[in-house]
Amino acid sequence: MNREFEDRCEVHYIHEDNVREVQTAMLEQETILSLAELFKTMGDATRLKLIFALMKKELCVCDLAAVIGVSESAVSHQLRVLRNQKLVKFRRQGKVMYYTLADEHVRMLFDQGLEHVCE
Amino acid sequence: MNREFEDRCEVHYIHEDNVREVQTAMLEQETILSLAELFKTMGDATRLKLIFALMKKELCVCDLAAVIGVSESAVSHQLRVLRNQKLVKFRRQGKVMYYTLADEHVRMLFDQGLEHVCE
DNA sequence: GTTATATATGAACAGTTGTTCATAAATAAT
DNA sequence: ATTATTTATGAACAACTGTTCATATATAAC
Repeated sequence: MNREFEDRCEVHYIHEDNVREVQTAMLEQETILSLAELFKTMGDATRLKLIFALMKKELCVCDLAAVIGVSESAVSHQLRVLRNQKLVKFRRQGKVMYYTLADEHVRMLFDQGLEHVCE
Repeated sequence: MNREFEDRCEVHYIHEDNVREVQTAMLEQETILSLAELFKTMGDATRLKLIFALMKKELCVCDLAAVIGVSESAVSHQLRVLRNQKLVKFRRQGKVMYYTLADEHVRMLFDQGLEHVCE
């Protein structure tokens, strides 16, 4: 009769109470997806180097490319990703774009991650 | 004569002092890679749901599959990824494997990320 | 206007990732 | 030992990601 239920009944919940409790608390799919995007954005060596560099100083695309040793095009592409996730902000001065960290959350995430890794 | 220098000279450092300063402070490649792996691991909706679930309760593979609505095989694969990054730990009780968060770092990273996303 | 410079973007390609399905391993019960 | 159950693993495949290269845009200097 009810397909959803038929499917459900084949699942064997070992601790049904726990399952329901956690399911109820579970975050919205949308929230989870945003969070995944955030961590995914930080899950790349090039972007982490960019973030680290911007934790130290405001820098232009040119400088960033020199610091981490990749092409300016690659840097520009990755800066866009960081911008989309609001991890960095920028200002234009003439032809030059200066980037900085968007806020202290980014720094805290970075440092917190570093602590986990360095244990 | 010196190829490395030839290449170097084509790079146009706009703020050479800043570049050198940040370059000096830059983390080891190995450290950056470990950090990238950590964030990459957290950069997936399924794994974030697993982490969230384990933030609430100790759960077995079976329960986790039911909570987040994916196959037990998929859960098992992802739990291995989380285990490799030391984000979860587990104990065996008979046939059943019970998973929990490895430590409070994970929770703090998750919450810190959530704060950034929810702004 | 033209030219030069700094940055951004689009397409393409190799490399990586997450799921599914089939199968294996580990334990428990008979 | 055989069978059932829970979890883990390997192979395979589609989907996604990051770089490169070529090109476009934006500003400045002339």
